[in-house]
Amino acid sequence: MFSLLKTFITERSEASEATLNLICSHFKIVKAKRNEILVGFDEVCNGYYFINEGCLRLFTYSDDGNPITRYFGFKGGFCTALPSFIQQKSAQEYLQAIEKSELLYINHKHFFQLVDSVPQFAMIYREILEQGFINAQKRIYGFQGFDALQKVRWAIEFQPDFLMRLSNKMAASYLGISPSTLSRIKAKM
Amino acid sequence: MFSLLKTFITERSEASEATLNLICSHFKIVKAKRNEILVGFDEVCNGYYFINEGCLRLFTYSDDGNPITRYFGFKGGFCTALPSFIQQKSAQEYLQAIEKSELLYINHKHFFQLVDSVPQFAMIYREILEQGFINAQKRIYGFQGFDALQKVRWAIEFQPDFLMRLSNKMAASYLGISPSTLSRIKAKM
DNA sequence: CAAAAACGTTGACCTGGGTCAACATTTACA
DNA sequence: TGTAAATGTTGACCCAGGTCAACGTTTTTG
Repeated sequence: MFSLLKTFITERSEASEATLNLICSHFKIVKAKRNEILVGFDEVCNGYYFINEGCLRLFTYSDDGNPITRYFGFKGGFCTALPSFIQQKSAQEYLQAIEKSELLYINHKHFFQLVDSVPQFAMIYREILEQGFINAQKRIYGFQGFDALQKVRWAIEFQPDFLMRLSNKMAASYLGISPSTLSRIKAKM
Repeated sequence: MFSLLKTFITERSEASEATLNLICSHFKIVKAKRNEILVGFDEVCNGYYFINEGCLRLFTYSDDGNPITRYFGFKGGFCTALPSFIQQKSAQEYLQAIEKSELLYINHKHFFQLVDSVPQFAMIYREILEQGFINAQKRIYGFQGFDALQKVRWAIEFQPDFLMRLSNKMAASYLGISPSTLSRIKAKM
């Protein structure tokens, strides 16, 4: 039940088995159906999810009604509506399971108790933030500077799974191009 | 010399005067000329800058040679090529003073010594990362979903200074539109 | 397992905003 | 403070990629 989570932690910090168990004791299993919304647009996100199985995404809609995806979370990683979770304000985005998923959930209070009391967990949180920031900056540079073809090449190079694993529609909403354009580009490769 | 920095810290944590002085003792004054490059594209960024006076920007060039700005740092804030600073890899971007500036500089080693030994400073770093992450996510959503006019409106609403304070060219490279388009939009407002 | 709904593919068409160029204006620093 | 360099403005033109629609294919679920 906690083996993937323990792997995640030990890859990023030096935690004893006792510390691992202390951390894991605050998580509980949550099952989600395909397409289930875990956090709605006007809700406050109250927990952090670790993905044992399945796939989550964070998305919203632009003014003209097109979905915009900012993140996909895959098996073995953490995923939440982090701005809402940090600020405890309404999310202004959706957290959704896009497949039948098995998740480990920790609520806001326990999460920050762990951050404040377990140095290894503070380090995990720091690394999540650092990596999240670094990825976001890359995306900002990439998406201003790339045309549609370059975006697809970038996806193939740095996110090998996700063009294979996800629908064209999902991938397009992440890349900031239309599904038609993605389809046309794939046909030419 | 350290008054702005002390304000920044006390607004974000509970630090005694002694702690403030300990933190400040690791910073030294650096002067930068207008347009001076502080970190080059292939350099590793070795320090963090606090802006006492002036203005910094982080930018790179797209394949077709257009500048792309990902961040402006103004008086009273921190600014560095953070991905490079964290990973100690080449920056793949430029950190530049766009005005004659007075900066406070702390090197990588001292910075992380403070993070590891002064809880108030660890909290400052955590808040910088959290806020950086939140801003980046907003930008990702905004820049996928907005047309040129919406981007300008967004800038006026959330970054009131920066359309006034900076050249059109700079602002346009941040908004991901051409200077011509920005000029045309401003003319119609 | 069949009907319906969702998704993918492709052609025709259109437009937001980019590029280029010429000129006006502002800014920088010798 | 004068002049060269940088920036801003505006018109003309163009094209990457969006939209829409029609149709084929795959997926979902009663």
